[in-house]
Amino acid sequence: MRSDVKPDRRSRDNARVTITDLSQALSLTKGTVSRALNGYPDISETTRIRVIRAAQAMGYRPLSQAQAIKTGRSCSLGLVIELSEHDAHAPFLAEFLAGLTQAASAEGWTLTIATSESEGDTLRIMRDLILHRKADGFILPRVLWDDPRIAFLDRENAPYICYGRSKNHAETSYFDALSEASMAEAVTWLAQLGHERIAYIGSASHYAYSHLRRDGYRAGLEQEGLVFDPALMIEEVLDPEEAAKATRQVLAMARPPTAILCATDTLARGVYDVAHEMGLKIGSDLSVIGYDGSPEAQAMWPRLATFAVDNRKAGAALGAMLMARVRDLNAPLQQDLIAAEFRPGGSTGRPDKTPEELAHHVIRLSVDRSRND
Amino acid sequence: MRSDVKPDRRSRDNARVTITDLSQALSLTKGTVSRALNGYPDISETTRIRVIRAAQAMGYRPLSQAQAIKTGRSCSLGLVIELSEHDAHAPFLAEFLAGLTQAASAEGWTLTIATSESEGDTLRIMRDLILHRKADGFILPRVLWDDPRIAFLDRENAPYICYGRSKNHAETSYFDALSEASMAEAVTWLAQLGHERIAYIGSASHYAYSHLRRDGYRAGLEQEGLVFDPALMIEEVLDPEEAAKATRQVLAMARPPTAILCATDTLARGVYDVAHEMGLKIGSDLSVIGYDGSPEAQAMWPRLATFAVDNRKAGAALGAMLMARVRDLNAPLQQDLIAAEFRPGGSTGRPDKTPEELAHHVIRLSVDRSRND
DNA sequence: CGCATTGCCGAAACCGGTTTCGGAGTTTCT
DNA sequence: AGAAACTCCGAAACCGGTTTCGGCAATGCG
Repeated sequence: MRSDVKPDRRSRDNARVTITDLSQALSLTKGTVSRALNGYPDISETTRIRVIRAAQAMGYRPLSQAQAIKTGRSCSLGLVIELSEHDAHAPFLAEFLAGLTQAASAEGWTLTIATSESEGDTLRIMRDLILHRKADGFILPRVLWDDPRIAFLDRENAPYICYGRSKNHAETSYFDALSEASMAEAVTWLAQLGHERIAYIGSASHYAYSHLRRDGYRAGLEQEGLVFDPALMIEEVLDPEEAAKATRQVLAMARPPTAILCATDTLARGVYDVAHEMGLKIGSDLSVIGYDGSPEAQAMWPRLATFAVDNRKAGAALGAMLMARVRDLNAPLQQDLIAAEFRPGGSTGRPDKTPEELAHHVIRLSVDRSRND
Repeated sequence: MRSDVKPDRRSRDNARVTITDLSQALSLTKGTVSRALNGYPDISETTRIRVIRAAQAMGYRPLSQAQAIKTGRSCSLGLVIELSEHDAHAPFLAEFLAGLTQAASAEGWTLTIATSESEGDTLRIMRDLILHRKADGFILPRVLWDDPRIAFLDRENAPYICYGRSKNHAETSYFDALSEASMAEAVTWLAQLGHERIAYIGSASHYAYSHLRRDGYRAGLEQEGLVFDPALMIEEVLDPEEAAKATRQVLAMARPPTAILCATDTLARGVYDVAHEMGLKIGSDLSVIGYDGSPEAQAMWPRLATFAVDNRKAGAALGAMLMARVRDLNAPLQQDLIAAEFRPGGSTGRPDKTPEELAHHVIRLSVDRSRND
């Protein structure tokens, strides 16, 4: 009876093939096998091929943890999500993660995720992740115009890739959507429908994209030969409530805008709220365009016209860029841009009133409502 | 000139304190230090305290990668997201991750995330993550009624916690929202407003929660003394489009429902679409209630009444449960339930028509519209 | 008081890899 | 032909931990 050879152990331990298994099968030392696989020059080409063949045949893949303690690299990408603005992350997070993990796992890497409560927290966490080799580098989502993470990681000499273009984007590796072009495109779309007064509701200026989108709006106006009215541009708008306030403000003008362009879909919600509250019909009385292509846009009625960013592709690109950067921190910077796709919706249409008529309409509706109270 | 002692290295290497540093400072061997910290019984209490004190003072924290190669544990939680249904994940993902990572990092653990394209893919990936010690156990989101992941992980003898109650939930550790209670609560809410015919649009029955919510709907009817009409219950509805179809179907009845209860907010979108298309006013002609508390619900007009699940809390609980389970796979099962919070919205109100009147109204509206064409 | 326990720690092997060093065998050059 | 230079691989140290084993000193017991 020799059947009691720990059959329980076998099922799990036998599964992984280690470098020692491989070296024994090849009658080489594990040092040689390691060098062969890692491209050291002091291994003959014939041996190298023999080793690689056997490694594939036996299904050998080094344990990244074991590698990490000597090399310092754990083959994992870091992503720290700042919760204070999680709302801003929610819509695109799933697709984004999909892209990232797809790129990572294609090369046997993994994604390590952490969340933080504040800016300082984020830096602490990133340092900790690097120190404990839970991450070799970082993807920086929602890049700020003047982002402390960039300065920090530069100082720490850690690899990173920005999702977005910061103030100094020329000196960083980044991936970004051409949102300025989208904003200009939106203006063109509205102008061709016949809109002449187009308002812009922009988000907090510490976000890098705010600058770009605002500039895109202005570029679009110029391109279409429309005059820029500073009163129609409201920035530093953080959430739907503030967007609603901004909407009321521009609709109270003597010559209100017949269309409102929003830096994000979330802000557009505020515009819708005011329209519903006032009784304005979106798509005829007032046209609206957002940006992000979020699920929210799908839930609004009429459908919000918006620009859909392929966040999965963005994640995949960022992951690949970061891995390259981890492998060689001195490689030339990588910078890539992608265009967002316009997704029309019922929220835009020909203006059925001039600005002056719209102003009267707004007043009449407000009188009606106060009479009902 | 002794200044060339690699000052660059120091800045990074000095940062981590290893067990060797600690043992030298204490004049002990690293073996002793390790046993002291890991609670071996052959260490005197005085030494143990001395070691723990010094470890804290020097800020020592073991490198989990180094531990992993010997112990097989990497102190990381695994989460595999199935992309084929990423839509279902998107809304609550950010909050959920927040809770998970918060629980994890509180104990120095991390979260490893992967995505998969299919069911078989998921199993492969989980095996791989365990084999390569990227994850010590798994959180299973969106548990299915008969979930292959459970059978698989049982077979692999790997720790896991379910988010949701499967068919055999009595034999698993789980965390879940009491969505059946919420559905009953929704029926009560509607019944007290005066609704007597309440339809139910349910999701795919392979999801564990579908069964619970449907049962909750029926329990609610019974509790309120309302008759159950099978024609008012439509299940296996996957997306807003199908929900729209279901809505048209029930509204075409001779005695249509004056309220529709949806298993998810996303399905409620389909109801809204049909209402808008037909010209029905939500909140008076037709009341709607959803479930999930997603951002979509906030974007609808009037606001969708829904049940908000605290996904952050869920994530935190699941993380803690999984860590406990990894530490001791033989510990008793942990099972916990949480109540979702009802979030009223303008989508419900007293029915201003009887079912018969509503049927006539629907017909009249449809005639009007066809006349306009 | 002597002997068997017990408590407590050091020494060393080990985990699965990487990297340095040195030397045996071949080739090249004079 | 002999020295120098290469090629290529084995041996062994190393990374930062964990775990087994063995032994010394202090204790318990008769």
